[in-house]
Amino acid sequence: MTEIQNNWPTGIKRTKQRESVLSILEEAEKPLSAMDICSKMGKSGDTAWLSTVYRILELFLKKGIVLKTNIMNSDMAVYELNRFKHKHYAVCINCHKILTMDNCPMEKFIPKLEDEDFYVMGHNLEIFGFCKDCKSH
Amino acid sequence: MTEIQNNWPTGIKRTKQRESVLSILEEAEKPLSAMDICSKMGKSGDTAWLSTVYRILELFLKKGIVLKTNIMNSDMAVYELNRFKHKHYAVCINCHKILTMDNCPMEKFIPKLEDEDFYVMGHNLEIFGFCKDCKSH
DNA sequence: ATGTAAATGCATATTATTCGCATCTTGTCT
DNA sequence: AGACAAGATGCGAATAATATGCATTTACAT
Repeated sequence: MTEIQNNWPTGIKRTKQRESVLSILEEAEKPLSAMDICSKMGKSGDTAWLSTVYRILELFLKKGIVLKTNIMNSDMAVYELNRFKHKHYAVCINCHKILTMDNCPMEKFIPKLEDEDFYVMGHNLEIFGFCKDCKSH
Repeated sequence: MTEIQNNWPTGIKRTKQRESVLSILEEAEKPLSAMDICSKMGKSGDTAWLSTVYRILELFLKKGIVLKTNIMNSDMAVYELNRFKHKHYAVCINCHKILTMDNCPMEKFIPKLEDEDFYVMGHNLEIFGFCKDCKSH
């Protein structure tokens, strides 16, 4: 029995599919697309229709449980658990490898914005370029 | 005769449609979607098929003339002229108003990343929250 | 245990974006 | 200037991600 199953978010009906999506996101080390999640579910025995996964992700998004991003403006959104700590990614233009950045350059910047008539709820930052392996073309 | 028409980018065949897309982007104060551009073309007399606009934007993107972004993970990409100076946006969650940020918090941060086996080509930063008018719900 | 509101399975719709191909333009070479 | 080749556009149709509708099933409060 995982921690998730003990701390089920309040106000959300508990179903096999939702538990499964949540634990897949828990274990993921990088953001996953709806289809990624769907196929991972297939492997672990539980299955869910793709549209159901979308509906679950939409719910989780509204509840603030997951974050949705469009990495490198690809045509597919990816989702990750909202761990309530900053995490940003550096994406390699060539091999699409995703590196995680540990510190956030925004921390000192955001408060300044607050003075300027904008109440900041969050931000996305994406760095793109070439990773170590792809540096030399 | 506008400045654009005098400084046409090299290596790109000059057509009515391309000139039109470029001057619409020149005059735009915020990023535009392909459809936005298409309808603006209709108004100014020139017209172009939507697929043509997409093809033009794709070309401009490859040539580094425009930047493509997905604001607030909407399902529609928006394009803006690459003015070769940093510009980031703060997007209001409620009314989707877009505020332009003049300074970039990344400037001091990026060189640090360079040391860490990643060659940075560029970045996207998006701040979301509530603007002045929407602050009080 | 039962009833009800809500979730899922499944198929089908929607929407942004891309592709194919015939026709038309642009820029080049003479 | 005229003609040609490379490439651009018009237009329609294809693709792919995501959303929706509805009948059936499930979770949970009573």
